[in-house]
Amino acid sequence: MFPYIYIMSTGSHIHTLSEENYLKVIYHLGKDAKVKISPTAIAEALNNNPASVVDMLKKLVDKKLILYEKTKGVKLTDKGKKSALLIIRKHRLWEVFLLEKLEYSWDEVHEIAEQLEHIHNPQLADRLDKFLGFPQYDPHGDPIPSASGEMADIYKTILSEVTEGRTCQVVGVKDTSSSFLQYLKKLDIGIGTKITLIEKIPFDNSVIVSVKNGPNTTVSKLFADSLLVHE
Amino acid sequence: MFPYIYIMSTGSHIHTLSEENYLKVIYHLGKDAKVKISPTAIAEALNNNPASVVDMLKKLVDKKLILYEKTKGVKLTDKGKKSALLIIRKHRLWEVFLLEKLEYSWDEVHEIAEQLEHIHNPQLADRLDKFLGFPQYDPHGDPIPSASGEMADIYKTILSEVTEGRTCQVVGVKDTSSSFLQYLKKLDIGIGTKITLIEKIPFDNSVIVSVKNGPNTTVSKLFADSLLVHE
DNA sequence: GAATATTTTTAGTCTTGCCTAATTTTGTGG
DNA sequence: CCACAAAATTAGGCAAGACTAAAAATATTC
Repeated sequence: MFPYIYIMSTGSHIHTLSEENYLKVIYHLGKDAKVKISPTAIAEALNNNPASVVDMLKKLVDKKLILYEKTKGVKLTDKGKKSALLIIRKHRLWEVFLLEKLEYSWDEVHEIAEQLEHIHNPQLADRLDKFLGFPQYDPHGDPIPSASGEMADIYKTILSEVTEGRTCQVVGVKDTSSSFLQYLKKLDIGIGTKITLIEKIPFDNSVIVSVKNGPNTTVSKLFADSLLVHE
Repeated sequence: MFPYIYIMSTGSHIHTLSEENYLKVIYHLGKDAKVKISPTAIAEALNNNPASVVDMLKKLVDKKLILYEKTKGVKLTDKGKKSALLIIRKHRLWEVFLLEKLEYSWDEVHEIAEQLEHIHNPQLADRLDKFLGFPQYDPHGDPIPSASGEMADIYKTILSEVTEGRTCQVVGVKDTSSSFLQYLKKLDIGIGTKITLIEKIPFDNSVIVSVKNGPNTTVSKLFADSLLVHE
């Protein structure tokens, strides 16, 4: 753990807001598949124009944040990847902060975190991380990259996919409607809650579960499809 | 207190980062004195060019955030003042957050708060305020504007100016050297700490005080000059 | 109140990051 | 491999917000 301050500092050069958004999008496009990352794909993700993207790709190549070959598409350099992961780290940590400390709801945090992720300070992410108790996942169940830029390759699934008899941990929700969130509150389910899948009922695909090793409860398929967990 | 949500919403139109910085600077220049706020003064405060300022003043006039007459200088409209105060409110609340929750030191918080003050979300300031326990002052001893845009007109002074026999409350520091901050820690003095001024020694202007009604301690004039308090 | 100094304003540029339209390159199907 | 479709690129522009240099307006001083 101790070398991370040095590692962070190499990756903490300041980029413009726009550059940061490109890096983030390129990172996300890159892990999704081994599909070529093209200017068009980036333009779609950023809701802008391929011509604008080509402009920016040149800048990012100059700054050695990406590699770009027409035939192979875009690829982050180590430097670019580090920057992208730091932004994602900050985004997810701020989401946890907004949810847990400021009592925002799961569907409100993303938009604010989109702004907060661009705050620059060498120690900010690590201090926030510590303050929040080193959370592993954000409210959407996505893993938070470590200070050194490692990200758990979590096998995230939905409750209805869990094997009978196994215990899983809630990492997020797919549905952020207030009716769902209220139901969760009623069942005393939050992030990190341990749920054991007792039995699946073939008739209507409802699921019998035990929350926090408590008494058995039956929930609907819709419910079990909306809860993100990992085993 | 209850009407503040309505009041806030009228003032929460989104301005550009640059506009927000102009509003803030104009506000600060305006309360300092009844001196005319000129393009030159604003340019100095923003470290930019009077010509640039004139450009921006036109925009701010168009948006009804300021009034501007060559002879009388710049003045914030009610709308502009409300926006400025919300920015200052956010700035000071974030400073408290950074100091108290993320354990930044008193001299580090300003720069980060300069970025955080521009995060836009209708409920953010109020939620942060609540989370922090409705602090009255930021770490520099400046009052935090209320949700409705009221700002206490605090009579801030230094410890050495306090009358003998009176009790005051620490609101900030003038010196942020680590030696001073460490000394404060040793004396168990932080923001909000109550200090009673027992006696002033004419010989060297040192001061006998009681911290939190504890035993008397003597501190130097330098120390008493560096501690911001209000009575 | 004229002369001078200062301040304000105008005019014209620059950079960033976006746009549209046109062109070139690449890829695909027959 | 030719024709056509799709994607990438170039060229030329625009808006925001800064700049410099020069002109106009205002203040100050004798």
